[in-house]
Amino acid sequence: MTTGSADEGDSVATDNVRVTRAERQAQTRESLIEVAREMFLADGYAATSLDKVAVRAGFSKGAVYSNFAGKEQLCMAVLDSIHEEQIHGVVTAFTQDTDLDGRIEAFAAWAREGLGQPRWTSLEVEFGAIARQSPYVATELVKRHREIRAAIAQLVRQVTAEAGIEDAIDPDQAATTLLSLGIGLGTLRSLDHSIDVGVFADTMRALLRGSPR
Amino acid sequence: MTTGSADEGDSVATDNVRVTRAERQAQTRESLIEVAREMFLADGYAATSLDKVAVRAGFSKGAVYSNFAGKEQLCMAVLDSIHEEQIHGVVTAFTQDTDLDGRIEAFAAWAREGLGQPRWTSLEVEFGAIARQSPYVATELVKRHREIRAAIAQLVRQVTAEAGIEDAIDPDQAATTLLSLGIGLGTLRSLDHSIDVGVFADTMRALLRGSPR
DNA sequence: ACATTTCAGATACTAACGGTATCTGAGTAT
DNA sequence: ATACTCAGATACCGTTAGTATCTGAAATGT
Repeated sequence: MTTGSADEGDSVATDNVRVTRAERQAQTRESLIEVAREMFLADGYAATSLDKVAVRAGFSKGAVYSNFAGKEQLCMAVLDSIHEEQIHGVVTAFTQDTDLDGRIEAFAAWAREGLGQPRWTSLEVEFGAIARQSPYVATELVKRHREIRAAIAQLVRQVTAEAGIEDAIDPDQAATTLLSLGIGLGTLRSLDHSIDVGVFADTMRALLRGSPR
Repeated sequence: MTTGSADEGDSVATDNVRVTRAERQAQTRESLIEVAREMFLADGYAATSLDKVAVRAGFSKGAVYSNFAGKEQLCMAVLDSIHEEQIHGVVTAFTQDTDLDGRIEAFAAWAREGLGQPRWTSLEVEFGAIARQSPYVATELVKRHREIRAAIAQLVRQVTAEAGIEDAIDPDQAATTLLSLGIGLGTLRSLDHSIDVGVFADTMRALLRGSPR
């Protein structure tokens, strides 16, 4: 705004300790996301207040509203940061080994870890319930879920192709099944620690190879 | 109700408009559950205020707290009323027909209906997120989930036995898989109506018979 | 160099919520 | 008839997300 005259010049070459305003704000934003992530995962969405997040990050609530449109947008940023790690985990699990069994085993190990402490699923799903009230959450969440499903389907396609089992199952259906199963297992597991997560890898095996067990 | 002395006698035979206090309260309680059920399903747990529930049922908030210990207990009563119908639906789906394929088809139809408008799953799962903060919700929900899993496992056992496929799969694992899949599919479906619910019945078929499709 | 503008973050406030304390009056028992 | 009980109403409290306003240091113009 107000870019009236030719001021682009230079004059900004001082890259010492004095960080620019944008950099400071980016730092603040990251701090807030980091703290919010911890608190959302620990206590859930509803039970985490913006005020406490801000104070624990060393700011006031004003900082939150100056960096995010509201609680929903903050949580969406948190979920994005989580998804990034999650996707990285799955991809490395499936690229570490070239053998199908090895890949499934690596995936099973990842699932055991990811679903074993499933605060993440719980948050994801509690937040998802807000979509009924918030068009923003609805559209953004749908967008992300479709991306994730597409990624899983692609992974299934690739794995089955490399393993030579072309006609195993429709990759899109497999993706829906796996994602649903992951969400459901994580949800159950967050309530009842005695739930057996092994069925996840078993189902994946069944889908990829044709027969459960 | 304070059955201290020998009043059982008769004296209460006037079954006219004059209802006892306990009956009126029971009516109030049912009204509240009914209205709360509609509103919880329509808007979700967090977005439904006790005040609005009470007013829409023709009472004030005091009526709620005089019939339930709090919002959590009201929602638990709502969930129980939903579970009752849900279980009835599954059982009839599986007892209507004696043929395995017919049973699975009936179940698939039920699932299509139940998960097609999955506000229920969404509520279930949003409410489940509260368990982290509330020991009451945690224990009560775990209790119910275990009952449901046991019922599903029993159903699987029965169906596989009658169909003569004894060694298909561990019924308990199948129950966990099916319940998880149902929860996950319902959750996804509540956000994204384009999700294909058919994979639910497909997976059930696969689990019961051994091969997906 | 100094004056002016900008805006990240702090502060002060509001409305709505779940929950508690208290009150009231019709129903019950004596 | 009188006293008691208790389902439900009313009034209140603490906390929350969100809004409006303010402030002071960084950015900019001359």
